[in-house]
Amino acid sequence: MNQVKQTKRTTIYDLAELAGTSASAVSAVLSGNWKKRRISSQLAEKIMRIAEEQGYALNMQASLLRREKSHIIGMIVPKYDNRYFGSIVELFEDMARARGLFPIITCTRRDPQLEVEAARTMLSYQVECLIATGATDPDRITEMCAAAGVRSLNLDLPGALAPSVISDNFAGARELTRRILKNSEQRLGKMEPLLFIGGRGSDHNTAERIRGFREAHADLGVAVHEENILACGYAPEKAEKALDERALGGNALPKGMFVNSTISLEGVMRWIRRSDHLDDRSLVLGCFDWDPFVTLLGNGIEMVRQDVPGMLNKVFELIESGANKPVVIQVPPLIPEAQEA
Amino acid sequence: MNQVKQTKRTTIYDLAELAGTSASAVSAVLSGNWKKRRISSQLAEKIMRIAEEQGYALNMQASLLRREKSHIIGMIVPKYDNRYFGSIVELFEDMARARGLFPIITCTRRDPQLEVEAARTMLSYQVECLIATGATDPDRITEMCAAAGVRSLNLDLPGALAPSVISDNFAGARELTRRILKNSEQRLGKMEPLLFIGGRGSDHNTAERIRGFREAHADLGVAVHEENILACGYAPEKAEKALDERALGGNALPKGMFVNSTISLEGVMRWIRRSDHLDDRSLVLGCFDWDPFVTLLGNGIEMVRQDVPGMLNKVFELIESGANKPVVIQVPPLIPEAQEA
DNA sequence: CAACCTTGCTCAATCGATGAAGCAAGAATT
DNA sequence: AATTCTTGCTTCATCGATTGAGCAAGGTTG
Repeated sequence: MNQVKQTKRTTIYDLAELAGTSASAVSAVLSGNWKKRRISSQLAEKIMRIAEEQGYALNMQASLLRREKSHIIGMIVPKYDNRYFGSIVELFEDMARARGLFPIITCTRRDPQLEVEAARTMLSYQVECLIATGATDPDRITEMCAAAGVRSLNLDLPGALAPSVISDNFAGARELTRRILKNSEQRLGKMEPLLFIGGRGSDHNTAERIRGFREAHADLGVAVHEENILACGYAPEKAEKALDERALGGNALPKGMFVNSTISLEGVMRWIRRSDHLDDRSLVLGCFDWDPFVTLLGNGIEMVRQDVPGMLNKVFELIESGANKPVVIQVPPLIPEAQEA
Repeated sequence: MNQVKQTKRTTIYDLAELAGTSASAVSAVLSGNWKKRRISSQLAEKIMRIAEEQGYALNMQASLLRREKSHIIGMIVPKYDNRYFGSIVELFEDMARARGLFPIITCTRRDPQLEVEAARTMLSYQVECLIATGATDPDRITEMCAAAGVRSLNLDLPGALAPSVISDNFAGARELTRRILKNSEQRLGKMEPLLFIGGRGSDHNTAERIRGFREAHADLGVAVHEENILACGYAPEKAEKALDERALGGNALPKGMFVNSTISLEGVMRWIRRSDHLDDRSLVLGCFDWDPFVTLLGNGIEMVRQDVPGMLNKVFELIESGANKPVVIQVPPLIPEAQEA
């Protein structure tokens, strides 16, 4: 009926007794350096067989306590609700494992308090390196890590105290804006200033994208008014609300929009649907981030796809080089050809 | 005396020396049970002040080695590339933390080998409980956990050896199919058998959904031919390829499709675009899974949204109740009203 | 045949935190 | 005055794996 409750887990001492040898020999065999420890292959095989039979699993806590390196690498990430962060996390895990590291990831929901707690917890787990992805206060995290003698890196959003790998937001936004303006000219016959919507005015990426947005307008000789910049936050509801408010403002909404993330695009699309513009071919959109279904939305929405493999390659290069200086490495994003539906 | 050596991390022994007391007192104070250990509040305050000054961080490995409970809860998850798994992971982390547990999540890419390795690693980290989400071989994982005396649960896909929390795939698929057939009747004037595409014929969810798919056809008196069931796998390319092959088969493709995941829907939509059916209003689609942009795709695609909070509530109920019997708990999915574009 | 390797192992200290047991000094009770 | 109780600490074993040091047995060399 009832399962026999296994009170204690198998340890190397149990295996040693079963094999009629010492814990030391078992450890040497199971950690793979039995040749260096001059254990005979007979004994090694016997130990490995018994370990297998007993379903032995290493106690990492004990192992890590003794060793000097934990081989644990931590990452904090704001959300899992879009393709950008999803692919960062998936590829990060993969690349970490390929390098013999154990990745620990935690989601901090863009909450500064949670970020700090998560960082503290990761330090307790003896991470060797902590990647702060899209952190609201990356420098705080770098300071905490530094105090514990742990390396840290920033990804997606830069910090002033540790190396940062980010997209080239300025160039990406400039090109995206240029494309939206061109599309707008093609569809409406003339170029009109676009609306910038989404993101936080206080974050570096949004600021740089706004700079690129302005620059592209200037390049093409189009003036942008200040009220066309709505850095209203990332959540879909915020974009929706910002558009509502802007629409109430009196003067007509621009026909073209630069949307600062797929998450904000969700809100924008909801607003568009509500206001019966969904099939309005004169609406010209672009989005700084990529999602497979957006391609299929049929409005010929331009997208910028951030180069996640490129960014993570840089991250691991930095880790392996041991660099600690607060450089900012900008990785050019990819801008696929938008396909007209 | 003061911190100059950044090579070693501060331990309770360092703090003890600085405070002129014992490591034991430091441990008692910092672990919060100094009242039970009868430490004076004067000494407690002093120790806490010094710990703060030194930026002390607990060594979790040492702490966990000594304690009997790790408070670590593990989850393996197949992918991060869709909203369903994304929200599972995000909410799981949240609920785990709310219960004082430390969540560790790892992505196994639907790879049985990786699943086993991930499970072994999690056991090494002394997880108290392991949630196998959408595992290809859940029973293998349950066996590994049982051998280590660790609890395990299945989520999304059921196993025979541990409690499982899954969607009511049969009922969800039946209702989804019914809706697609009704839409099909409305748009085409008649009901024709649908195409089922995506998923693995070998997995329980796909099998149950196919059963619901057939049942709904039977309910409405529509016959489905075997060749209308294409359980071609989850990847977008597989769905795309399966449609290509099916289209080459000679007889015309059905106008209505039941797509078994958003990931498969990506492939289906790509195929539709390629074959110039994108604006074909006679195409009637439904998808077992939810994505915000799919709502906006404009084909009036019906969706089933799996009840992630409901499922995770059940998961934590099971954990807290200590149940170990291999029951299967089916959580009804939500079927929002599809909005016609 | 003594000195010296080599092989194949074991012993014991160690990592840092924890907590049961114990101890010294003062307070309270008999 | 002798005993017991209380307070506020310290001591030490422990968790499981790792690893430098060491040891015994057999082989090789001078």
